[in-house]
Amino acid sequence: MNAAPRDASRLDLAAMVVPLGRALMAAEQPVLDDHGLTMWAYAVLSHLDETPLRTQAALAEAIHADKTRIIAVLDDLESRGLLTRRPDPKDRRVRLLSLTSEGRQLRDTVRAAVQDREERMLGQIPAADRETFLRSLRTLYEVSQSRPGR
Amino acid sequence: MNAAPRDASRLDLAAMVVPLGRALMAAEQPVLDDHGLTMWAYAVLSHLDETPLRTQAALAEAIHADKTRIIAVLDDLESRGLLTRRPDPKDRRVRLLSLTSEGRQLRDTVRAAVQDREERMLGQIPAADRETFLRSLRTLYEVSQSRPGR
DNA sequence: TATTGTTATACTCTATAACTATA
DNA sequence: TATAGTTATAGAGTATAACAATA
Repeated sequence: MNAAPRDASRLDLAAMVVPLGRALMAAEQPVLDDHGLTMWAYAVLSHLDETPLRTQAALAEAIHADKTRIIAVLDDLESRGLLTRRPDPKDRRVRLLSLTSEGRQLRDTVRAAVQDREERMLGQIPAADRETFLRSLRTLYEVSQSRPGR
Repeated sequence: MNAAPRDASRLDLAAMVVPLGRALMAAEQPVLDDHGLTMWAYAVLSHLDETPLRTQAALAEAIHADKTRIIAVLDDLESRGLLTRRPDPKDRRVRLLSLTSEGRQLRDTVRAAVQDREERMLGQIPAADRETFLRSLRTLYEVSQSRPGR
């Protein structure tokens, strides 16, 4: 009943992916530290720019965070002039979030540094395999996010 | 000085790998629950069989856990007859760890179930890409573990 | 004195529940 | 009453430090 032959001795995917994720975060940390950003703050900066979101709850969900957890992050980013948070005139319960130009600039700087480090790591796998790897990873990521708990 | 061209809009590796790891763990959880195992307990069972280790500290390091954290895990597995823990006659500070046949059997059962689920997830990427993906993932995993904090 | 395993403690991260202000 | 955002509290998970046994 097993569709595909299994290599009984290979490591579980999770046993490779989870530690790799930890290592990637650790590699990013010095870059984030240099700019006084936490991982969550960087996630906010990254995500806000891609898709302008209208509610904090939607932002929290998008970066897989609890809505209560990003509030201190937003407070900090706002006080540093990296984003603005103003009540929506149409529904004053809602806070409209948008990056300032300083916020966008910082995001670009940090992202470039982060991805430079990643490129160095990706350099460990043959150039011919890189594209396939990234495409597959993206597919698995999207599948895993679209079907939570599968 | 940038070796490879960067796609400025692609997600950071960490932003894909970390959530994917979370999703993989979540997917394993029901399997582990069925057998009364925590993730750490499964990690212990998996790793003990591959390379017989002589000290608990070495086991802890191998599965990226704190040495104090696996003690309760070992207590539980021992009380359930899945592994034995006896003092090394040559150095009675050291506890020799070995799986019982029941432990090995449980490990095999759970690993098969876990990897079945993983195969279903891997089925989402084209068959021609799978081998390359797994090979690349393994390479990155090994590099990331051999150079902690890079 | 150094090391293995253990226990006790403190700390960080995360989730839950309660509160406010708007609707 | 219901919802967005916020605050306060409690819980889980993790790391740090102190301890006993052995070398």
